[in-house]
Amino acid sequence: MKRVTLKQIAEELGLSVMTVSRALSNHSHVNGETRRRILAAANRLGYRPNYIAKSLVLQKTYTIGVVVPEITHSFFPEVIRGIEEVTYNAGYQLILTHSAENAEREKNAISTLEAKRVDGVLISTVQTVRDYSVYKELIRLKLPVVFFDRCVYNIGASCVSINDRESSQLITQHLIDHGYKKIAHLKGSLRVSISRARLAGFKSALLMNNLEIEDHLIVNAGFHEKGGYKAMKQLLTLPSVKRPRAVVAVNDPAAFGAMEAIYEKGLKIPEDIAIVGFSDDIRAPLMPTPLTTIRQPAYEIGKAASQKLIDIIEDRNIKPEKIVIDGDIIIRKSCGCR
Amino acid sequence: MKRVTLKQIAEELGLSVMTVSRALSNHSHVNGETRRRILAAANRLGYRPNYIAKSLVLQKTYTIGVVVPEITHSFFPEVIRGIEEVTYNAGYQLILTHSAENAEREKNAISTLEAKRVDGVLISTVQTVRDYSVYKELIRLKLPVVFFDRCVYNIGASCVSINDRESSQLITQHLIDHGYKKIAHLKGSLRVSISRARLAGFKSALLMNNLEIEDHLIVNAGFHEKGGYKAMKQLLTLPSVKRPRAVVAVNDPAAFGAMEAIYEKGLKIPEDIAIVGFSDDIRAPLMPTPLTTIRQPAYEIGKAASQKLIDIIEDRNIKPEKIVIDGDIIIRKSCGCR
DNA sequence: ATCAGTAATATTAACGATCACATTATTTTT
DNA sequence: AAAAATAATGTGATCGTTAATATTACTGAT
Repeated sequence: MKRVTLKQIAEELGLSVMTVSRALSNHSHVNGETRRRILAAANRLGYRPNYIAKSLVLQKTYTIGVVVPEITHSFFPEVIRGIEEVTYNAGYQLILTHSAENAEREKNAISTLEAKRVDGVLISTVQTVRDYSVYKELIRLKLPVVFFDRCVYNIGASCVSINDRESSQLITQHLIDHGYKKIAHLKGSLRVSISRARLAGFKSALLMNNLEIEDHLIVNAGFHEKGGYKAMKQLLTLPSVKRPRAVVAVNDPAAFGAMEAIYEKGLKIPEDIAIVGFSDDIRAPLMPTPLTTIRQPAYEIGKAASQKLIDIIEDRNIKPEKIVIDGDIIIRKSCGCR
Repeated sequence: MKRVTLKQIAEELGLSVMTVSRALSNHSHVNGETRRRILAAANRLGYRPNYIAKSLVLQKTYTIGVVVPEITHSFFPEVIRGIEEVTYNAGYQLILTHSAENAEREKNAISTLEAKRVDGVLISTVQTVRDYSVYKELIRLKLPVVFFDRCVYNIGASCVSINDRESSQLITQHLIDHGYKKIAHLKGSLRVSISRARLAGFKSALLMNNLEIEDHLIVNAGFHEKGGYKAMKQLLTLPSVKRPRAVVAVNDPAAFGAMEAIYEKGLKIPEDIAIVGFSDDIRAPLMPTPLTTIRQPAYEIGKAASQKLIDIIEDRNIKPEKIVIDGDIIIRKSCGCR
């Protein structure tokens, strides 16, 4: 039960604690023979270093806190894998916390991470953030912070996200290239930056092509199938001349919901209505009409965010920057291709 | 940068460190007015407790180590969500490590967790474990350990897994009830306990129904689509009288691969060959013929494992036990059901 | 033989908190 | 009024490690 300490090894060998410490952490100024004896004793007694004590004196934990709003959705696990890959190689551990999209819980998580004296924090915020004081406090304490995917700008932290605006513009342009003129957008909550960016990209694609932006074709869907279904249902109540011929959904689940509404109405995809999503959900290629979408390179986001964080922690590249990862357009059939 | 400590608050107010400590951790024997002053000062100075120091003196970190072989696959994220739910409510944090199915990396992860003095460890082992000494060492140190999904038995640790044998028997029985007599099994690596259990369940269902176990109908597929595809291809080279009329795959990906091989041969599912999987992959309901499978209640596994671990840590229910969670059979069409 | 220089090891303090016990002040009991 | 109990606060040691500095022992140069 009681763990072996340096002190015990020292007493066993009639040495001082310091010599044992030096020997085990490979410092110089230790006699070769003494070092051998110490290593042997450490091994024999089953010594395990105590990083808690080490952290206390060195003021460094080699631990990074991660705050995600969701774990189940396939995007975040993939990001975490990217984070893990980089941090593992740099010798850091991960404390994973899950806010469950709950601001209160996120706040708790962050203050626990602070109390555990993590060397840095990676955050993807909850959807309903209103109060930035928690994040600002971290910055004030000079605790390195990097946001990913769901960012908070202009508070002095770095942020890694995908190029939502450009990607959204790109995929909308793709529909326009197919000749569609009446295009609807199923938007997410505008409290979340990605929703705003995707909406902006959608609008700018229309503008660039001198197409009219019709407000009644921009409807709220949220991020889930149910919302997409409802939003599409609403669009389908329009008289058929006013109805959109193509739809840009804020993400794939919303698109799936919309597709269901379209089928229910007895319409065909893409013949009657074309649709594109965003996120390349694992189900996207398996839909009756496979969904054209934007793949978010989650693994790369995780890698970039954790790399930036470690750079800050190790004092290499401390100035806040906005890192943008390009999304890939994945062409399938729902847009009208092939 | 320099964080505020109890000592600073104490000096500020002309009190001793101990009084401040007591006031902030809600102990008795502190004057109401004094407590108020201390709280105010702590707040004003931006005091954040240092759990590292606390952990050192209390010999307790309120941290649990989790070792998973994979993060991307939807099963583990779901388990982690279950773990997180329980540990969050019990006031513990999670250090997540990822072995990437690599025994060396798993070993490193475990010894780092040990060094960080986690209060307990949850492990799902790598596929190729040969050396149990790492786990045995944990037990010897009396560090609470609970295995989940991929277990190591008979070394004195608890284990939470799904009832693989019974579930496999159940789903095989389901095929037998459809009247199939020639049933094949695509098995996984027998080094992994779940493969052995599923094979055993398959065999015992046949035995219970006096059906012959034909060795050439039990083929190696591994856990991925490619292996399933190859294995099925091999079965399909049999002359059609010797060919199986139904297939029990070790998991869903293997079943997907097999389904592809069946379609390629121009055969129909379930009319020509029925097939069932195991794991209820997110893609299972979306296949051209939706796949009948066993749902593994990942969230429940996570909850049960972490609950057991916390019980051990808090000395409530320390004796090792084998906890079995029932899998649910999810009936779709690939088995021949309507 | 003396001095400087280096190698090997020891000592002390510190990291930030808590525990057990000691002290002082205040209230209650008899 | 003295003794006992209780409340409020303080002291010193401790958790396991490392940094900085001190001591001791040995080597080689003059």
